[in-house]
Amino acid sequence: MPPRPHPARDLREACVDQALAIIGDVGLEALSIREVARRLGVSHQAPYKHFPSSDHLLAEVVRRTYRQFSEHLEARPRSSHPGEDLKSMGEAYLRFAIDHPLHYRLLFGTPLPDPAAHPEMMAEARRAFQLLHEAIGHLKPPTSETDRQLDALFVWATVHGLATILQTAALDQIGLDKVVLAEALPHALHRIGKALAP
Amino acid sequence: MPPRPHPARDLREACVDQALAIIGDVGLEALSIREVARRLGVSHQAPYKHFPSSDHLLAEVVRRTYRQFSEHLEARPRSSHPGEDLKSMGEAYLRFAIDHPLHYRLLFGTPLPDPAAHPEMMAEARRAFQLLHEAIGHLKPPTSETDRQLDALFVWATVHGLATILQTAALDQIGLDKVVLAEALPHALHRIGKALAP
DNA sequence: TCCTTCAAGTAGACACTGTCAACATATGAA
DNA sequence: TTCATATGTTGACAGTGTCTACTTGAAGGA
Repeated sequence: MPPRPHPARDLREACVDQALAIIGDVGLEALSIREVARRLGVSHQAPYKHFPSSDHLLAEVVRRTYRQFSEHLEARPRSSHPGEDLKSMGEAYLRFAIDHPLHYRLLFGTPLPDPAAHPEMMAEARRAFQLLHEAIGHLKPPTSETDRQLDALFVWATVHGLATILQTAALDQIGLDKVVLAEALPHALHRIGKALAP
Repeated sequence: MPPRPHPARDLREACVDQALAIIGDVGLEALSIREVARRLGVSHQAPYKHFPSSDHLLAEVVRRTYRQFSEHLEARPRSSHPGEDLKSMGEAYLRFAIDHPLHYRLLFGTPLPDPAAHPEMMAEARRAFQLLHEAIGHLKPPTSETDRQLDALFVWATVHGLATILQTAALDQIGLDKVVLAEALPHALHRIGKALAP
């Protein structure tokens, strides 16, 4: 009788897993509560017993994706040299964006559910930014907290902007050399290094 | 008899105008062909005589928005000093993002129609990038075309990333000081200046 | 002048979506 | 045992994009 110790929890988990699978396979556009239910062989209303609305399902999916993202950044090759460590992080950031384009777009390229209504989702986002913040903290000589935040924002913006731009299919049409695309991140990291130098 | 010299053209234009109005008012989520038709007092199929699919309507809206964006950039205060001019452009870029958040998100924050299927849309996007490219060209001492493209990409990524991040409602929750938010662009532009210095 | 042709708009249908309401069932506590 | 609550099912409704079939009106050639 107890193959399902927590059947309810199970369905909730299964919904999130299926949603992630759909997004990874086909993209966010194809995600719908009914499709999730269909794949799980339950009625189209069953997921509503665990998520008040489709936004709540999406928020949970986003939360987990942020967590995966943070874990990916934390698993980067570490370096005791702060400058090298920051580069390593930039590379890990962009690698995630390239290896999981659909998941990355989920985080940064689509309208998210209202953040105020889903604080748990934002807690995970904050954690990712915290990682960058720390790496910057090691890099710079002791300075004001404001300055550190400003530099963290600067670095984040550059890497994130690059990831977004490189992912826009638009890019093929914009007429950039292949060399440029390949060199974009190293070059940007080099520029960042120069910008942050004492 | 001729109050409508080109009635067909009129409906097409009216559709695009209404779509832009809807996006500016309520946001992209509320945009639908049927809603456009409803506002115009025509049948739900009338727009299909001018746009093969809803993606084609969206692509046309995006194209116009790119054009507005380019025109906004071109109308920036010019400076004969290349460094100042680039800063002016960065400010104009961010100002557009702040003043027209919904339109900016349309360009850079939502899944666009397939670019390959809508080349006219991408032509306008290319034009916007071209403006930045030129500004960078004036800034740097004559160097390789590849280097110039790399730097253009670097600057674009930083400003675009900043615009995207600052717009994410997420930001309130991430715990940045207000001072940081206000100073983010000037600081980033300052860092860019340092990064690009000879 | 008449006839044809075609562009523009209308009307109805279909499958899909999110979500509400009503019902069924099972599990666990009193 | 009984009863409440959680979980799941079924059916409905309005909204969406898009297909097909129909009407209408204007232009152009015979």
